[in-house]
Amino acid sequence: MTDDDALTALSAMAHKARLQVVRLLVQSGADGLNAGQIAQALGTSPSAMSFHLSALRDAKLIKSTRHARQIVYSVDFDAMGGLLGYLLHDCCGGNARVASCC
Amino acid sequence: MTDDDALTALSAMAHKARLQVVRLLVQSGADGLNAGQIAQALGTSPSAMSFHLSALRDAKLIKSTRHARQIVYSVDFDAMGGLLGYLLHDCCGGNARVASCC
DNA sequence: CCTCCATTTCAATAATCGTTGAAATAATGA
DNA sequence: TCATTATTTCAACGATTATTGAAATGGAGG
Repeated sequence: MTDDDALTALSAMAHKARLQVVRLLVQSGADGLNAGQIAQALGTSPSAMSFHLSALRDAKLIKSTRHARQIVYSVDFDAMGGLLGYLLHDCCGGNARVASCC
Repeated sequence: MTDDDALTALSAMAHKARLQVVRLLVQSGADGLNAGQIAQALGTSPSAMSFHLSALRDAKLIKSTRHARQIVYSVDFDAMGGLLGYLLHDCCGGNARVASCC
């Protein structure tokens, strides 16, 4: 993961609605949820949600697959781990006090 | 750590210069560096750096103490660990694949 | 007290991001 | 093909964030 990748991922996470999306998708695991379900669950308009989902997908934190008419989103757990690993190792030098959170 | 705290911290980290500041301060450990040294090391104007340092301090990721005329900044390692802990546990439900980064 | 140095604050501007609602695309089934 | 549903895209606007340079603050020493 490059610095730019990390910055894109951090920016993507740095928004209330998008953080909620991640939580929701983590809960729903590998099955994921489609765009409409996500928008409804979080009380956001489809259009606004599409914008946020694109941000998270551009950051590679979530992935999408079309299932008939709907587009199903799910968390990329490895990418999420990659971000945490970057923060801990590349950014905080693996500092023991930082690592003690895990 | 509340959701708002996490969002503030993520926003603070989501900027190239501020990520560099964190790296620099992690390297300099408990001693820290003063504002001028940080600005010079990263090739930023004192005024711009002050803006970024304030963002990081408001997010409680770094702390500052005045030493005579200079203001010394250092990383709050516990806060940094708190952010990672939040991301892993509150946001990613402690998912094993996410946690495997640490 | 005056000057110097380090840093912050401020106002103005530029750039980026987020929201809205309407229109476009894509897939399904009658 | 046509109507329907799901989602995205687009343009416009408003809001937030970043940068710049000048002015203000706070502390040290002569």
